[in-house]
Amino acid sequence: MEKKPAVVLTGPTAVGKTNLSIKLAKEIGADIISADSIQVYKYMDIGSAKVTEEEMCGVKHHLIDCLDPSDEFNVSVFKDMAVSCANEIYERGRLPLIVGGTGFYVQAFLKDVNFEEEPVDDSYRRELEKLASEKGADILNEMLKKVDSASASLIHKNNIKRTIRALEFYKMHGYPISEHNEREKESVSPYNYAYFVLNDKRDILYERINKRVDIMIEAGLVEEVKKLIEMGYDRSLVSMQGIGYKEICAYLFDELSLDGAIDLIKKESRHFAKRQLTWFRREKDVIWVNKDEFDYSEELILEFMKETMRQKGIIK
RNA sequence: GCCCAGUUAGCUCAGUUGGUAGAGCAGCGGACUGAAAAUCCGCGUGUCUCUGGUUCGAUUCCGGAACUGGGCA
Repeated sequence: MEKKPAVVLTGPTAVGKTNLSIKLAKEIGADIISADSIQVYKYMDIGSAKVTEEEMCGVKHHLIDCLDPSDEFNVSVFKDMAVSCANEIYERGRLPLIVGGTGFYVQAFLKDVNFEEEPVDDSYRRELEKLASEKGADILNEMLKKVDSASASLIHKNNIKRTIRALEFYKMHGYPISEHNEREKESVSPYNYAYFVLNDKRDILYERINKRVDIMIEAGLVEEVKKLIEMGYDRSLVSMQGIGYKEICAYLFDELSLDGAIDLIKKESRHFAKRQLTWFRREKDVIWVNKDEFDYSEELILEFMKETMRQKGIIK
C-alpha cells in the first residue's frame, strides 16, 4: 500500500511553532492537526497559548478548542481523533500538518501505535494508588516483578504512575505491557513523512519562555483560571495539571504568592522544554531546524522545509 | 578618613585544627507506548577576590590591595 504523505512541525514550548506552522500550511496546502494536550480544551486559552482565530488566517485547525476541561483525553483518544482528522483531510485532497509539542502524541500518530480497547477500570487504579501511599512504592514494584519482570526492571520503582499502568495493563489483557511495547516498537509508519523539530539556542529559548509567561499574566491568566474554578472545574482534573494552571490554582488557594507562582511557571516551562528536547533527540529521523542556523529568517526556514518535502515526494 | 564584617559553583551559603572543597536552588543529561504541559532517574559544572610572606604544601595562617555591606566621623 502506498504511504500517505504527512508533515510534522514540533519543537519545545515557546519556540515559535504556531506562527511558522500557519505560514507553512498556507504554502503547501495543508490543514493543521494539533498535537497538544492542553490546547484541545475549551476555556483554556491564555495558559495553553492557544492559536487565536485571527492568527489562523483561515487555515483549518483540528483538535483545538474541542473538549470540555473535564473530558478524558489521552494519547489513545488523541490517536483515534487525529487519524480520522487526517483521513478527512486526505478526502479533501489536502495534506495533514501535525503541529504541537506533545512528542508522545506525535509518535502515536506517525507510528500508528495500536492502543488496545480498554474498559475504564478506575477502581483497580485507585486501589493501587492507595496501596502505594500507605505502604510505599516498593510494594507495587514487587507486585509487578511477579507478572512482568521485564517492566519491573525497566520502570524505576519510584515511578508509581508507570508501575500502576503496567499492573493495570496486565490485569486487563493478561499479558505484560513490555511485550505489547516490544511489538509496537517494530511497527512501520504508514506515512511518508517529514518530521521537523524547530529549535533555538537554549538561552534564547529560555528568554522567550520567561517573556511569554509574563505576557500570559498580563493577558489575564489569573482571571482565566479563576473563571475555570468558578465554572466548577476542580483543580485535580488532568486538564488543570497543565503548566500555568496548577500554579495559578495554588496561588488562588493561598498556597503561593503571585510572584512565587509566576516564577514557578517559568521554571516548570523551562524544565518542560528540556524534557521535550530529550524526547525529540531520541526519536529517529527527526529533521532539526535550528533557527540560528537560518539567521532567524522564516523565509529561509520555509524554503528549507519545502525543499526537504519535495525530496521526500511529499509535495511537488 | 577611621573601625568592624564579608569575598568559596550561575545564586544563597557551608567547610577545610594547612594536604586544591559541598549543600539547597538554578543548570545539564536521560527514561517514557492509554495522566505525557503528567511521572520518574542521574550529574557539581570551581583561578576558594587579587597579591606578597611563612610552609614540603596556603582556599585555610600572617601582611598588603581591591570590592561589597554595616558602624563612627
